[in-house]
Amino acid sequence: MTFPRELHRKPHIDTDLLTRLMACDTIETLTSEVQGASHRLGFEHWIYGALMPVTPTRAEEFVINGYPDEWRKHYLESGYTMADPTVTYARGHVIPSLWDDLASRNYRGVNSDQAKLIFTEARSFGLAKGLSVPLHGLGCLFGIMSYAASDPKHPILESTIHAEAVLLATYVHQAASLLINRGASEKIRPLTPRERECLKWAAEGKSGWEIAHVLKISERTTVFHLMNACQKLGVTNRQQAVAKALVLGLLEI
Amino acid sequence: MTFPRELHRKPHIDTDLLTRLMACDTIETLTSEVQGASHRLGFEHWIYGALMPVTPTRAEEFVINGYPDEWRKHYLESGYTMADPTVTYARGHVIPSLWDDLASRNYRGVNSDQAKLIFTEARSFGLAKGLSVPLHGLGCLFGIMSYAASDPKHPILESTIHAEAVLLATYVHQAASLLINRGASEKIRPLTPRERECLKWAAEGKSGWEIAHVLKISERTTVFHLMNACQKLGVTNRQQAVAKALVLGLLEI
DNA sequence: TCGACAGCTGTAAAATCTTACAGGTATCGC
DNA sequence: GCGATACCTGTAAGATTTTACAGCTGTCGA
Repeated sequence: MTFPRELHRKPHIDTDLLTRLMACDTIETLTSEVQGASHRLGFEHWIYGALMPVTPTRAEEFVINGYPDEWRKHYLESGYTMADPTVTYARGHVIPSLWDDLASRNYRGVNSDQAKLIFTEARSFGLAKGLSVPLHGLGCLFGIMSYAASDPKHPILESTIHAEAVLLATYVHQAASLLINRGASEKIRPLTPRERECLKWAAEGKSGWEIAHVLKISERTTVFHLMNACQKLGVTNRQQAVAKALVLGLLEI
Repeated sequence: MTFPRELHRKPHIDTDLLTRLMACDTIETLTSEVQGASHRLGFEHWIYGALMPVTPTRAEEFVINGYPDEWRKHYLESGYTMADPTVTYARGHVIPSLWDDLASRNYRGVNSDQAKLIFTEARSFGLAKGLSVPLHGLGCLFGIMSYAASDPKHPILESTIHAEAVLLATYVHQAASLLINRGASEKIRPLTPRERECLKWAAEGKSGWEIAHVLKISERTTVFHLMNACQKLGVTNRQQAVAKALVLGLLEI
C-alpha cells in the first residue's frame, strides 16, 4: 500500500502537544494546555467533567473548563447539570455528538424541550455550535468533554476537527484521571489473590460453604479471607465488599 | 475567531461513512464497512474485540477483524490473547498507543519480552506498524480496536490518521455494541424503582432492617423487593444481585 | 533470626438473610 | 370490570453471615 500525498496532513493536535498534556501535574497547567489545544481546533470554549464513584452509589464530580464564567455561574445556579442533554447523552453513548443533533433528536433520557432551552441560553453566552465527546473508563462512572465555538459555521464535521477533538478528549481524560488518582484520599490496601478469589465467588452468588469447596479450603478460611477483604475495603458486609471491589475494578475477570 | 483555510481539511472518515457504519445490522456488513474505512486510513489490517460481562466475573469475547487468516490462526493456537500487550494495555488505558511504544515501554502488566515476540511474529505476517485504541463503556469490560500497516513508514502520528483512527474506533465500538445487544439472549425484566432503591442501599452495606428505616417501610417489604430483584436478575442471593446489577449498569447513581 | 505477611483452621453465639406460607391496596390500560 | 403491575405487610423455620475468642505453617527480605 502506498501513502498518497493527501494522507500526510499535519495534525492540529500533534504529539508534542499530547506529551505536554500528559505531563501536567496540576489542575492549572492542565487547564492552560487544554485551553491552547482547543483554540487550535477553533473552539473558544471547552469543558471537561467526570463522575468518579466513591461508593457504589455515590460519585464525586471533577470539572475543569474554559467556559465563560457567567455561563458557568448561570448553569450551576439553574441546576442544569442533571438536565443537561450533553451529560445525559454522554452517560449512555461513546460516539461524539453535535449539540444540534442532541437538540433535535430524541435520545433516551434526553428531554428535548429542556435541551433546546439550555442550548438556546448557551448560545446567548457565546456557545453557538458545540460538540460533546463521551468518555468512559479509568474508573470513572462517565466523563464528558465538550467544545464550543461562537461561530455557528464552525466546520466541525466537514473537517478533521471532529476526529482531533475526540483524540484530544481521550488525552484530557487520561491526564485528569492521573491528577484525580494522585489526590485520592482513600488508599485501599491491595487485596491478596485469595481474597480476590473469595470475593469473586461471592459475587457469583456462592455461599461460604460453596466457596470453601471450590477452593478446597475450609469454610472457616473463606470467612477469614472475606473478613479481611471487608476490613481492607472498609466495608461492613459481603454485599458492600463485592460492590466496592467491583466499582473500584479490583476484581478483574 | 476565524477559520484559517487549513482548518478545513476534508477527513478520510466523513459523516457518510460513519452513518453507514451505524446502520450496519449484521456482522458481515459491519466487517465490510470497517475494512473499507481502515483502508482509507492506509491500514491493510484491523481487528476489533470486546469483552462483554455475562456474570460479574465471566465475560464473553466479541471479535470482528480484517487480519490475515494465518496470523489469526497462529495467534489463537498460541493462546496469545491474554499475553497480548495491546490487550493488556487497552484494559487499563484510554489513549491510543503505537505498537512500537508498547514494545519498548514497560506498562503495568505488560511483559516486555513476550510483547516483543508477539510483535516480531506479527510483523512476519505483514503487520509491521500498528496502532491500538482502547475502548470502554457501553457495558463492555473493555474493548480494543487495532490497526496495522505492512509499511513500517506509515505516517500515523505525523498525520491526522492518528485522530481519525480513534474516531472510527468509537463508531465501531458503538455499532458492535448495538449488534451484540440485539443478539443478547438473556433479557432481564427491568427493575422497579423500589427494587433499585433497595439494591442501592444493599450495595452500600445496609441490612434489611436499615434499608427499611431509610425507606420508611417495613423490613418485610425490603425483603420482598430484594427477593423480587433476585428473581428478575436470575440470581441466588443479595451479593450476586448487587454484583450483577452493578455490572449491568442497572444501578445508576 | 526475626518481623511481616499470606494462608490456613477451630468453636460458638448473635445477627442477618433466604424461603415458605398468606394476604392487602392503588393505578393503569384494554 | 379485569388483568397486569407496583407496592405493601405479617409469621416462622432454616440457612448463612458476622463477630468474637484463639492458634497453626511457610516464605521472604532485613
